[in-house]
Amino acid sequence: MNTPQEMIAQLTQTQAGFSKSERKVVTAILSNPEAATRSSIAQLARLSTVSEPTINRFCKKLGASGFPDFKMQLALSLASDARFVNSAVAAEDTVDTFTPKIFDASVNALTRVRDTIDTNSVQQLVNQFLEAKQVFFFGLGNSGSVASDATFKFFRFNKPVSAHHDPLMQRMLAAAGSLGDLFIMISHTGRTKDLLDTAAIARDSGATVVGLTAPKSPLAAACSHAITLNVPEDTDEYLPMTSRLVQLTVLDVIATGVSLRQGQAHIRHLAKIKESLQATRAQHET
Amino acid sequence: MNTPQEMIAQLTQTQAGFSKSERKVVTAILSNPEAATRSSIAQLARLSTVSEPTINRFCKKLGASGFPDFKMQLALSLASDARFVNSAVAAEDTVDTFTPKIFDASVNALTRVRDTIDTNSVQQLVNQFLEAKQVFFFGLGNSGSVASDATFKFFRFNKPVSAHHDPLMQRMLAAAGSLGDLFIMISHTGRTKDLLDTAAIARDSGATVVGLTAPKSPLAAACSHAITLNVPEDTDEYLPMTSRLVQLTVLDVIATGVSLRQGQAHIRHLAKIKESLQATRAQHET
DNA sequence: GCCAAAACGTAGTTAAATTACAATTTTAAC
DNA sequence: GTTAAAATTGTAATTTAACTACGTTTTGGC
Repeated sequence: MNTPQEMIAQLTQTQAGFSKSERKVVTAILSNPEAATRSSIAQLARLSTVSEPTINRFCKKLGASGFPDFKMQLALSLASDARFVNSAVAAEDTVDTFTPKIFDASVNALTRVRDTIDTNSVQQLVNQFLEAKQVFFFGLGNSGSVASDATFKFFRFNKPVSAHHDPLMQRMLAAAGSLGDLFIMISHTGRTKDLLDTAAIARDSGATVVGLTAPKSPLAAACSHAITLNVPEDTDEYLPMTSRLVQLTVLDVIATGVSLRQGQAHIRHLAKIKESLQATRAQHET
Repeated sequence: MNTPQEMIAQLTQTQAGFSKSERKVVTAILSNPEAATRSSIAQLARLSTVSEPTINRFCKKLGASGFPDFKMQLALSLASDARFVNSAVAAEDTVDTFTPKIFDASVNALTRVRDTIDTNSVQQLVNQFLEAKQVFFFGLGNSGSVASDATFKFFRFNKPVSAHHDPLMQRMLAAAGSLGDLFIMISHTGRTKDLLDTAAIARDSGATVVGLTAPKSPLAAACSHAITLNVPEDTDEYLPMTSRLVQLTVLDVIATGVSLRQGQAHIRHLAKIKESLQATRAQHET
């Protein structure tokens, strides 16, 4: 129930370990997995030119209790992958067709990272945040907005936090850093030169530098430690989309981690902040 | 395939239209829907104290081709709802448990809006953007970062765009507005007084004012037209999370719509912008 | 080329689902 | 309140699907 059975993955990925007729079955299923979930064992047997028991044995081999169970698991795994497939926006798209595609691309990116993120890194950053005397969020371009957003979240923890978009300002702050300072560097590509320089300078000055960036990127290497984000390629080649959503969500996760560690007293603090906004609101609905 | 059959919704929502024994079936299924997907028609009949054909008829009534198909659809609809349920972060949560919860909350918000957003409003905003001489993105607090992010996206369309976080600045710009100016107001609650005032001022000055906000909110009413976002309650009471992700994604949708309308020539323009970033990048992986 | 082990298929069995039809209940008209 | 028509439900038979046991074929090692 909690571990989603990736039946379709077993079919596409595992090339080894299958016998001749089992491969025939795999081919038949993959030719139209959707249809496979609706066909009987006899139909599938005919389509694969194998016998029914072969299908049945195949199902059990893959961890299902039998053919119906296999169909079920296949359907479930297709459902979760379904929208994954053709979410690239095409020139022929209309509002009604490209709108869900964009949303789905975002959803895919989030689920992907959800399933691949290293929670140890997350925990580590939570600890580092709690230990830090002062926290800086650095980002350039799109990631700059993410950095700003982060301050709106993290200022709530009674700790000096700030975001900076100017490379020169970043560089100076990095040089002025010292033990107890935490620099959080946000970059989708992890290859922005300015940020790489800044990261090196900050580390030299004795501060802790954490990257929110791509795996195996120069930035990830330049940091004390990194939370690497396995974001799928942006579907639209020219307009960056999903990466910043993922970054924001990861920052939410960090904030939640910090919040949980602060305990009950802190909740009251948050409540006070929330109340302070009441005065800015119009009272009634129209 | 494209329309997800919400079997479970039919069971929970439709109270009318069911006969006595059909209600018994509903109750039996809802007592443990998970188990229902794995049981045979005989088992379910015994559990519901009705006959097997009653179950079968019930399935067909709900649009399934028979009992197995019904089980399938039920399982699929459960799968999509599964993570929806208990994604509230609790004090006992550890990194490993609350991390997926946060991601799931974001995913839920996005899918919810994907399924409820009014694409006509989207289309309308796309048109308004294309017609506008000048575009302003206004937001306060968290929505301010969203506004900033928007400029990083929309400046690419060769049109003057800017974001503003300062209420006074917003007010002045609104007053200075004229026909051909487009103001996009971003606010989760749609009740921020400053923004409401600004919206009224901008409309008085003849500009078009579009809200990205909650349905039936004062802001939605104050605007020329609004894209209303049906965002689920933030799971964490004190840290705003999902709303801005949704806002960002909607802006992505708008940008995509604009991009598609600009056609081929514009793609080259985008490519040029992308190339301009090359020089800021470190060349090789580490 | 022979033997053992694995892979596969045939045929029979069991179980599940569906259909046809009869019994019951409900509804509404008088 | 009675009755007939319509609907709901159940019983029993039928059909279909899935599984098992066992025999045959294929494969690989010697």
